[in-house]
Amino acid sequence: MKMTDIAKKAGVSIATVSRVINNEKSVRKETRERVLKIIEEYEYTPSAVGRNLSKKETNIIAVIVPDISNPFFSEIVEGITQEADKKGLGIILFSTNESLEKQEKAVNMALEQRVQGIIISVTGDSYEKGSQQLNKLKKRGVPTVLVDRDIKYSVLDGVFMDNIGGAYQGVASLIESEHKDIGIITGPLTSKPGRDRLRGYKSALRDNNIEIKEENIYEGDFQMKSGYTLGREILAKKDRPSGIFICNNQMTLGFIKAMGEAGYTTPEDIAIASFDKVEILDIFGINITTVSTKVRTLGIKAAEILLERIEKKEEFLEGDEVKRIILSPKIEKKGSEKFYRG
Amino acid sequence: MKMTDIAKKAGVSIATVSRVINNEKSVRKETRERVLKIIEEYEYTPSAVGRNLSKKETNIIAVIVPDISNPFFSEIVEGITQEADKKGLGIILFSTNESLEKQEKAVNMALEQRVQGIIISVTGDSYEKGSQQLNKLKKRGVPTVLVDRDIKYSVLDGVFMDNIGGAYQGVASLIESEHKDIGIITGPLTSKPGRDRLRGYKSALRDNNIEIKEENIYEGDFQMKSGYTLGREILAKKDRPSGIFICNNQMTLGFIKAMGEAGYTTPEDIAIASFDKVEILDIFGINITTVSTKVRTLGIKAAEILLERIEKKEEFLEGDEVKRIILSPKIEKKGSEKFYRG
DNA sequence: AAAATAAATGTAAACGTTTTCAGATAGAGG
DNA sequence: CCTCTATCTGAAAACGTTTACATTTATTTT
Repeated sequence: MKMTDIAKKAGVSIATVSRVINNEKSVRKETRERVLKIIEEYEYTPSAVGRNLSKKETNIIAVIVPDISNPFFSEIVEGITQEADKKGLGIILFSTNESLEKQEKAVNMALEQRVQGIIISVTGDSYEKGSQQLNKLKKRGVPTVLVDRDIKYSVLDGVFMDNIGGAYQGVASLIESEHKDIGIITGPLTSKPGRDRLRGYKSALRDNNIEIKEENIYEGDFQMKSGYTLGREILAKKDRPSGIFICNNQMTLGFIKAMGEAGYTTPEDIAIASFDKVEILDIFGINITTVSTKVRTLGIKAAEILLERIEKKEEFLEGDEVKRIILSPKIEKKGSEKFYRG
Repeated sequence: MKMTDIAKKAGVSIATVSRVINNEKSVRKETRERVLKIIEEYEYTPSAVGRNLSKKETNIIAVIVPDISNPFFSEIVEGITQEADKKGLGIILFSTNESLEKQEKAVNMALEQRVQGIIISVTGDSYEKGSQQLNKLKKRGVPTVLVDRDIKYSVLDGVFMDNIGGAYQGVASLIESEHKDIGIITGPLTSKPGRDRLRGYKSALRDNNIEIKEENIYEGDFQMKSGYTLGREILAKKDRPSGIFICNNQMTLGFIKAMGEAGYTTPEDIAIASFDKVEILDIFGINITTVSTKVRTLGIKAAEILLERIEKKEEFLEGDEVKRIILSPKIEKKGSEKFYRG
């Protein structure tokens, strides 16, 4: 059932049917009703693909994330859908499984689909390797917004967390509690957030004239297990630091497990501050001081930027301004940063 | 840049360009290379919307879930993307926020987009109210697969968990451990899984000649808080049941919190079996006996069914067979079901 | 070297809409 | 009753592909 059929049955031209469907005022009440009745009767649904071709716009945006089953990203995606919904935009989703190859395919598919714009949280490898393809999108005139993960020499809009600042705040809270010997469990130092959080740690120490000791830096991988393993290692040392900053929630959980097994508690045996919320621990009355951003906001802001770019397409095409939003994590002190020993 | 332009530059007809793009053998090596060079040079990307219109197929499927930020659904979606990827199908995603209205819009949008098929986990209200629209999809010739949540009088394919059987197994494990007085914290009884899990509980008791006592049935809402609140209530009673079956992971966490606060442990003070895994508790050495399915499998199976339907479209249109897969949850005994008191 | 066959390419219609422009109809004013 | 607007409607081109069919070119066959 297509427009021509409806037109025939209603005894009008397809132009009129089109007008009825698009709610144009310029159609007489009676004809409109006649047409609507036929549409109803035959349960006709207009074809977006015909429309897209004709109007040269799809009202679809692409969302590309490394792993949709990771709550961090699904939360971002939810934020994006909320905003997209308001404007009646559809979302075509790609989950790249952290594979650069899949990501490149996804971008191509998005381009083929002639999406109005792209929101992408790039795979780990993309910082260098993926940046070229992505930066090209700007030249191509496809509005693109990066989320959470950046690329090298980016000319693209983006929404990020202030990893440096967040870590800084977390470490600073330990320092304020009189800690002088503070360790860190980092993320993988091959990743930007991993490096940046370490930078924040170092700055905080430096700004407070505390010596940065290499042996206080433990490289983890953002997985729970590494938090556990490193936790055991650290806790076993007699000269362990009095406080530790752990760079994400999963590793903090691992650390807590190691602590529990060793019969230690925080902050009595070791003070902790962590990146990301770890609310689940609340179940056991363990309250960890954390620095975190509302993840959904990342998605919402990214969508806002993208939608504005889409609306003001001309400006986007001509302008060379880059919009970058850095969300500042907020610290929530829960007492785990306090100094107890000494 | 469109095909005509490429054709002109390469000095061939658009038919030839099309053939090159679609890798048809019937084109001379030299012309192919010439065309490819131009494509390369101008970074031409063919338009899927043109192609879709011409071929009358979009290679896109719609995935509709109540809340993509819920890990349960994002895990399902990941399963679907994995399978869709294999066949080169794209996914257009809708997150309906449990709103029937949004869901209906989503279905309509999907139809307008002329998706090849739909995978949907319906909103809570859909069991009755949404079933009509959804069942119509079959008549419309749009392959549709339900996931996890069913609708009334469904004529659609679907993949579900055996909620009754799962609950039965969980309760049975308590019975095997000699419990005679077993409580249950249910989900909302307005939802099918909520009701079904309660049914499983009742069957298990009945089959073992244990009286079903109304006061042992506590209605929760699948949220952590209700597990906590009901937990406090239950634990405060002196004549509380010796074992309890809790109908999902969130409520179990809440229950554990209540337990912890009251200074109780499991299974010493009360035995527990739970629907869904609650691995996180492992951090504290708490191991809960659970019944669960691999959630991703729900998505994978749903995608498999859908893809087969799409491949064998004629059979689908003519046949009246309905494919329904019921995944049996497996029990993992961890000791929390043991009988200690008495 | 011509005829027959195979391979490569081109022409044009079709897919389902939107939209410009022109034409028709209706109501208003004289 | 005629003319003039204002309102409604229709014809046809355009959007970017695919594909059946026709045509051209290359390769065999004799």
